[in-house]
Amino acid sequence: MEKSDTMDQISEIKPRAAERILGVARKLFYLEGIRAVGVDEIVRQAGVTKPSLYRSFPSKDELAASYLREYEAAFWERFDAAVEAHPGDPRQQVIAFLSRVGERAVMVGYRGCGMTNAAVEYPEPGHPARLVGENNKRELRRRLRAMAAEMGAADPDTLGDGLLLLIEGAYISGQLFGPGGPAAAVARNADLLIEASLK
Amino acid sequence: MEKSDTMDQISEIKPRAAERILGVARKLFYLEGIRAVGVDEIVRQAGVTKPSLYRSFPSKDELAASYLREYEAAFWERFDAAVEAHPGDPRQQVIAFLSRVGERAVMVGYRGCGMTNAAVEYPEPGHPARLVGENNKRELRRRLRAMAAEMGAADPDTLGDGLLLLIEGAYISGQLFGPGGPAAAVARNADLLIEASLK
DNA sequence: GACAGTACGTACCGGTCAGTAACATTGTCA
DNA sequence: TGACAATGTTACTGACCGGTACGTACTGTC
Repeated sequence: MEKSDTMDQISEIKPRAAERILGVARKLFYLEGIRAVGVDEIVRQAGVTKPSLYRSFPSKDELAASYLREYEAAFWERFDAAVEAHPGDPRQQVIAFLSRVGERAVMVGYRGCGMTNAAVEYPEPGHPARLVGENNKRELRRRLRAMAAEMGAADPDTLGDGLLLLIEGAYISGQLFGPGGPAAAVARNADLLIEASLK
Repeated sequence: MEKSDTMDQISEIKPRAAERILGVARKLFYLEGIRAVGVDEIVRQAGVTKPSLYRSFPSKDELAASYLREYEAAFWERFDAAVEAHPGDPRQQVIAFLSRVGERAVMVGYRGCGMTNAAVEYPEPGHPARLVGENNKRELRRRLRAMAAEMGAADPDTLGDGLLLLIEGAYISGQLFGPGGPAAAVARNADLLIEASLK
């Protein structure tokens, strides 16, 4: 990622400082919460200074939004991996995805979905951090409903929404209960729900 | 609630200031989040002064915990009302409770479960605000599993946990999507899940 | 070697955070 | 009237908040 020789790549010429800042922000924002972490702590751990942060990010809120956009990209990678593992079989796609969610959600130190958490922290409509989560959840809902229809559910919208509720419940329960929590049962319950929802 | 004549009631001699403070704290903490609200704003809206707050509550964290204990009491009132409305019929008890959750969760300005939100805001183990939520969820899980067993579920623990996931999902989705969100389908999905889980 | 542009640091801003000390005032009951 | 508890008033602390004006060191180009 050196500063390319012929300047042929338009964007993504992130200087080192910005990358370090975003890396530290990702870790701290996810683990401790966005409001709980000050920019001073971020720049300290990143080994840079505050002006460096504000040269790359217009505000703390936008830094949080950047973190969440990265988070969302990683989310869709995991989701698509489950989809591609079971081509043409939406039921197995959903179960595969939820199995992994359930596994991760009962690991020690699990902190739920970064986007969900951010929306809880910032209820104010239009907040840049909140918007990332809202858009992600809306798209996820759309896809789950589509997959439910593909499965042949009697009421695809209801099933898709039910699956979304289970997923969000796993995110939250995972960080509330820790190991041994109800999130471990998310895939099993999703399977039961799907079974009961087919025509 | 006058200052009783013979001083026969030990506790609950809350002076007016503390009540007003707690009332404002409940509103602001729930709607905007605990970290987002400063003690100055609370005392301002309560029409009292900061020393009055700190005479009744040892810290902001403890004020938040007090708000959550009140919140939890109201929660169990709603839960028990659903239980008492359908004596001996745990399935209808659960559905009744979730129907009300689903209704509330799609109202404008809905902000989810105060205890869940607080746990998201304070991931640090042992935080007084977090403890209230953790205990509440643990007890709720216990009761849901017991009700699932009473229903005659093939795997009561799985069904109880599934119901808990749906509930938490409704809390979160309610504040993420607002009206028209997936939380409206929580009771329907719970009913399907129960149906699929009976022996 | 002069220059330009970039990447970064030093030092600081006003404001707000939770929390407190010291003292004055009010209301209530005996 | 006197005692006491509840509350208000004022002013303050030190730490931290997000954010910025300004100076400097490095790098490549001609």
